[in-house]
Amino acid sequence: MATIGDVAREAGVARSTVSSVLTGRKFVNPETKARVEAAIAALDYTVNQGARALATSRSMTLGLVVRFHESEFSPALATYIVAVTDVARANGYRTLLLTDFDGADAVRTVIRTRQVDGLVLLNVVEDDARIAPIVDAGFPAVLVGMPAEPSGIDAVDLDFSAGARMLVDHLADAGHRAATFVTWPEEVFVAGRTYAAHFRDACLEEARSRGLELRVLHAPVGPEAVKDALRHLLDTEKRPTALIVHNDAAIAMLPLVLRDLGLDVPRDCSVVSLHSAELGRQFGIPYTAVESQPERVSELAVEKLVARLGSPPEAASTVLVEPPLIVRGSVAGL
Amino acid sequence: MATIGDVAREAGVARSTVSSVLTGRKFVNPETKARVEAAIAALDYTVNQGARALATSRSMTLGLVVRFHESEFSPALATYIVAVTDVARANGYRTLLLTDFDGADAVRTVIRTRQVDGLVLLNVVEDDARIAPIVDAGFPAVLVGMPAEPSGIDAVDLDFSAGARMLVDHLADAGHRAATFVTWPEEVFVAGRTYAAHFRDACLEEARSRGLELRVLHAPVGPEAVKDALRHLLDTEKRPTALIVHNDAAIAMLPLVLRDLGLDVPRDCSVVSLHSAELGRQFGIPYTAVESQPERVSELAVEKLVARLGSPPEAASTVLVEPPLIVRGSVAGL
DNA sequence: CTGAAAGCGCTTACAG
DNA sequence: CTGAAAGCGCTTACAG
Repeated sequence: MATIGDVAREAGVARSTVSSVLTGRKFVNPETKARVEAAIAALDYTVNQGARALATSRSMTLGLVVRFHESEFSPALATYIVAVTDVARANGYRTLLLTDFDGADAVRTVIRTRQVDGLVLLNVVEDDARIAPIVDAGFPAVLVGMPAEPSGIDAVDLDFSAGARMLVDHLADAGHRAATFVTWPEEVFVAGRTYAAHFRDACLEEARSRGLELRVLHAPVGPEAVKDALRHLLDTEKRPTALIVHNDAAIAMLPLVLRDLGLDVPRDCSVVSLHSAELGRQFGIPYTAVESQPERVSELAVEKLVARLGSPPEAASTVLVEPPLIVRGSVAGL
Repeated sequence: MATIGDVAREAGVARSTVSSVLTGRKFVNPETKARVEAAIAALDYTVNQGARALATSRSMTLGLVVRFHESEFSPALATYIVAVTDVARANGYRTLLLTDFDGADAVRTVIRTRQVDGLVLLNVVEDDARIAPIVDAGFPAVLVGMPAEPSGIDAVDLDFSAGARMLVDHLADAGHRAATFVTWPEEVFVAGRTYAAHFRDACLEEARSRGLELRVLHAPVGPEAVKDALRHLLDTEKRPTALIVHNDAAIAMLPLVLRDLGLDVPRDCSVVSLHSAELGRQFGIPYTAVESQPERVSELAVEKLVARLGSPPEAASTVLVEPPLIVRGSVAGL
């Protein structure tokens, strides 16, 4: 492995001169610069990032803190992980992966050992234990997802409230006066998943203001139970005329249950949903939907963090990404 | 941030003595050691990993190279990523995530900049472009998955051939003489996914030797198409008496198609499959199956790599993890 | 515009 | 058993 000293010798200049062309921070005589670059190419030299990090006290590395709970494992996780890493690299940062084996301690340790310049927290929940050590240390970080209350840390999330309003409005505009809202199991709310609560609250409020009578159904856990619940909901004379679905398992199962029952959308029942494009593709979900934006959310989060790393402290803010409504004709006019 | 010098001063010893207690490589007088440890605690000192890396020329970091193709995005990816990271940490290694934005170049760069001590390649395919730069550099690495031919690099994979044989034997032992083998779309084979080929080849061979007549069905791409293909396969008088399924989409859809058609397992048709436990749980798949072992495979891969990092060069080897057969009574005796 | 020197925070022979 | 010195590979004031 060639070092900066080897390059300097080869080019017949001082190491600091090589460093200057490497960092681009100083003007170097074009001729000298060319010699240095030739030497770099000849020796196949690449900078030792660790040494640079030590000298500059900037690691150019972001820590990605992943929460991983067996029970709520989402296929979307990989999408966020890859997106964050891609955007980080595009901004000149590497990504160190931190699985959240011991909650707050993992965060505290990585901050103290100065391995990363900033932290991206995935899958943030209402009362997230990882937040306190970050605030205590005043460490640069960004949350993907939202805690219950402003934490003093930048956050980026999908605008679940806006998504909920879009769906309610879409139904109301078509003349619907009632619908059933299929949401997550109770335990998801208890676990502090704010996306669930934000969507629900906005949904209920918009429904009230638009005069849409809403019935709430917390889907059970497990694919078979979800199917049975849907079947039970739909296989009756008092079948709802419209469904608002915010629950991945339920929306994945719904086409099959409807087919089972010989029901047609939108003739027998109108359906709207919020889910990821990925899920939609995987299951071929054919309904009008507000699509979550994992790549976009990841991108904004990393860019926000990177911007903060370079500039003077500034008040924290939250960015909400408005999701697009993809109309697929699954709502009947009444 | 306290440094080793601060600790030395606080404890009234030399920096090298502090280093000795830090690394544990040298015997230090218990009393001195206690003083040093008190100082460390008092100053809340933690070692600067980057500086240590520079001094030791060991980064204690593993690079995790993730391939990510939109078209074949698997939810299992996150499982491997998290498992690799967990096991790496248990072995004292951090994990740097490398999304494979530009194939071989990404690998080449990370090797040359010496940011990692070793590489874990996820999702290896038949003729993987990432392998050449590793072999060229003689860099420590381990493959998760198998290339077509021995590459001179350690590899760990599920034993798909053994899994195939188990399933065929399970049917044959129950007296079955014929079955339909539902496998991946042609393009998966074309894309060089060796798991598909290994399973298929072993399946065909074992079927031949056990006198099981096997019909091969390459499932189409896309959930609706898969459902239609299964329906077409099963909704006929010449319906197969048994199914061997190696295709995530197909096995996820199968219970619903069977229910649609009013068919009972195993009365009307026996079913066996190879899929991940994760998928099985998510979709409530109730059939006898050989379950892939992402955590186990990841664990062995990391341990193999770590072992290689510590010891003298040794010939590469491939470890195949034998998957367990979980009997769920979906095979009728004939 | 270029270079010599100091320093980033560690570890590791080597004396003592 | 402990410490002074050199070195890991860079960058950054500071002279010149």
